[in-house]
Amino acid sequence: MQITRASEYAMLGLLALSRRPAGSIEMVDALAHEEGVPTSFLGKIFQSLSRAGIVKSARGSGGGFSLVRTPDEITVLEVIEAVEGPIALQRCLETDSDCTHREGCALCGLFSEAQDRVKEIFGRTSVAELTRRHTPFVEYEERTARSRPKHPKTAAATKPKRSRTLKLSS
Amino acid sequence: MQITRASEYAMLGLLALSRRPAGSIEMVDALAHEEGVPTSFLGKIFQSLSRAGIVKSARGSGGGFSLVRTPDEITVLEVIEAVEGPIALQRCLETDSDCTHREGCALCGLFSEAQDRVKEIFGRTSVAELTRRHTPFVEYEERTARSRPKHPKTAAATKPKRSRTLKLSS
DNA sequence: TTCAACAAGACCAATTTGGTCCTATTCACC
DNA sequence: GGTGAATAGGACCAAATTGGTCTTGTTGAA
Ligand code: FES
Ligand code: FES
Repeated sequence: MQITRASEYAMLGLLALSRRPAGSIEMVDALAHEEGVPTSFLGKIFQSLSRAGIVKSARGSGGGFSLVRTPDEITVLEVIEAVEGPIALQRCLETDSDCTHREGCALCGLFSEAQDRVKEIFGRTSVAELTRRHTPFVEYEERTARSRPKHPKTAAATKPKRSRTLKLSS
Repeated sequence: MQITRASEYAMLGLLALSRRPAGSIEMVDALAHEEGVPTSFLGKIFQSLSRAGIVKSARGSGGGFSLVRTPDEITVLEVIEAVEGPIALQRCLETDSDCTHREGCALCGLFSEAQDRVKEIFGRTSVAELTRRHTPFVEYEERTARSRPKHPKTAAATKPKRSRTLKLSS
């Protein structure tokens, strides 16, 4: 009964991408570090988003991902469903449900009510809306770095901080 | 992102138990067959319900389970939480959340909204209310038995139909 | 033409789910 | 009161899902 980590990362990645100028292409690695998410996992997740027509991928050197639509045209619901498949709060609510006793069962009615509410909430919020309220993970890291006595879990994520366009010596 | 089968079976078992006269004791096997659910799995699930104080167990010959409260005092929410633990639509909403970037994150706000709605729906429906709308699985079986050309999946569940009080020859 | 950057996806370990089956306890009956 | 059948309790297990990593193949730039 949980939204998977993949969906969470997908949203964070899109949030990062939405902060860029519209239509700009960005590589997965930068997005991942910006939100403190494992790079290659985010790469795999973005493949799903690409297949769902939410982002567009460009291969080869200088490649990366870019948004197909504007952030306010992307809903949280479709991001989650792109990653996890159609939302079904219970097996009887799946599209190809094989539940044996649909007729007199009172449970599916209740589950379906809850599911509708969830889908309604996720359906009416856009990526753009969340971008407004969201501060990237990396900023939080910087702000708390000095006051924090080396938190072991977040310490590892701090170092790599590279940008794709500028290339330093050696 | 699904309510587990255990919760579903727990509800079905309680629904069956609610159809009995108040306070009566019934064995798991009867409840299980009545709702078409694997017997020993339901047994394990009812242990959780027992620990949560929703049902009371009696061991030994003539034993079984009985409701502690009346069906209208049992909410669907507490049944689900008794079986699966506290509902958390996402890891950051768990009681001992270790999410690193709570502060500026916009996602948890949205997830928490959805979670509240779900808990509200499950919190305001009682077992009694569902019992009214629910017809047991076994009735559906009997009604459709003749018109159905031996459905392999449900065929096995039809036979055992024993009652605990009456004992036949041999 | 070569090389490095990149997406794509095969692969894998750990956890969770969905059960089964054996064991310990209790009661009913003799 | 002893004995055994009936019952809950809980250890155990297989399969699916999750949460990733690593290799491979493609592409553009130098
Ligand atoms: S039909 Fe499956 S839970 Fe209602
Ligand atoms: S803090 Fe974890 S999703 Fe918001």
